[in-house]
Amino acid sequence: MSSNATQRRGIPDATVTRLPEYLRALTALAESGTVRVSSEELASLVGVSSAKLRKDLSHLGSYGVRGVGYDVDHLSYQISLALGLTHDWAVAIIGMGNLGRALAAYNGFTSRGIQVVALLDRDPAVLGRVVAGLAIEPMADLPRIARERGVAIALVATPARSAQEVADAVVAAGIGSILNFAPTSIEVPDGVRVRKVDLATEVQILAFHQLQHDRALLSGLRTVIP
Amino acid sequence: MSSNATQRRGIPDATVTRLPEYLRALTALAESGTVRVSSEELASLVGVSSAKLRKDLSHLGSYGVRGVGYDVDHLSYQISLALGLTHDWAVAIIGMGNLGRALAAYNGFTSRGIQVVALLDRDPAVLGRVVAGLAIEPMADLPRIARERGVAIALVATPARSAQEVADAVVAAGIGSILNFAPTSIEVPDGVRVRKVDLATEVQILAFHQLQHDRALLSGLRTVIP
DNA sequence: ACGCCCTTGTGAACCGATGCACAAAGTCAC
DNA sequence: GTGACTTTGTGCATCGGTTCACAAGGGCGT
Repeated sequence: MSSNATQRRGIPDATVTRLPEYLRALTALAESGTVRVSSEELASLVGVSSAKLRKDLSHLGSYGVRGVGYDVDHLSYQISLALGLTHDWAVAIIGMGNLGRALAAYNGFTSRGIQVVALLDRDPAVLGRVVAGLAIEPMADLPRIARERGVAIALVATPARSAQEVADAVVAAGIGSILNFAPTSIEVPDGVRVRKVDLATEVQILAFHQLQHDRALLSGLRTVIP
Repeated sequence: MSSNATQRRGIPDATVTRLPEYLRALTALAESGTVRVSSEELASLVGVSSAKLRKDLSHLGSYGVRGVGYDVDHLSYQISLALGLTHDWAVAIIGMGNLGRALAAYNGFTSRGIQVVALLDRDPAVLGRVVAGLAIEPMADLPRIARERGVAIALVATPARSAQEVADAVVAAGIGSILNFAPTSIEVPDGVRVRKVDLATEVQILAFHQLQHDRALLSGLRTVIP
């Protein structure tokens, strides 16, 4: 193990959620031919404070040069390394409704470390249909598919009522991480990671803040016109 | 203003993000005919600790009964009230690619306080096409549409390169909140609310945690077999 | 009518994340 | 080779959120 920060046990969660954002911004910079970037520039590009950015990066190691900034390529590589994106992750998408098909066709995945290797659905009527170059396969084949193609992450895009059952099948197939798009929470054993993306929830949170804003305006008026 | 908690200024952000989850669980309970629920039951249903749940609810007021629990309908109503979901919010979806169409067809929205009232795209080739019962309209009409239909929230589902331009148009049309699905961060003036949903980022975060898990297993083996 | 029992609501300690401000460190010009 | 300048990396203070543990409070059985 090296000096002080090469791969310190435990990058804070809040930092981990921001690293992909930094990585994306860096990728865009690299594409535009930029070679070096300061914490100030990169931070404003992703919309965080430069102090936060520097502290985040300090958890991976000391890859900047004082008085100069960061080398775009090198920093990209180090973040990719920390996130484990130097090799591709095989993901399976389960549930081929509107959302599942959109996910299958989403090309933000292919760009960085993520490869969709299987599409599955429970409905026999859609089996064999090809979406984004992959044929839809039956749920019964999940264990074999997971094993043969090294699937580590499953995207669950089923209706709420089947999400738990699908999650159980995913766990039984030995897949260790689930990204749950179904509008329900799922139970998994210890040692299985779950994240949740809920579209309606996001809009509702936004509605709340919009309402607060509207109310603040209104009460502002009231104080002016008593 | 009433006693101590009716509508205290400032429900913590972390609480606001969880309220929609509670609301969904309560709705499911109500549908199954449940009348009363304890903090313990509800908490395990959404996967949080009961203490956190109670503290969250305490920010809205005192709607539980000690020794008994919460009335499902009444609590649902109070959360809806706090979130501003007692009336519907009109949302517009911009960008009718795979994701935009999936969002338009998503029926998790209609259920609770959210109504999709417009679909827009910049591409003249898709204008007029009907998706989920709504015709796709041109971006030029956004100001009129926003005004006439009271759009308060826009869902931006365009490619990254057009997201900023679309966001500017959204702000110019007087829409106060944006849910950004494009894989880029956008700049908006003060007083406009933005939330971001990034699918690739979510998978990358999951990949990181999966990697940590794998590494932990591996080093566990090493300590056993030196 | 009384007291037991159960669950809420919350004060206080704890923990992690954020923001501030500056010393450390390296570059570049001369 | 030296000094001035720039930007990083980080110690410290602060803030918000979570957890713990229990007193307050209401229902229900007797």
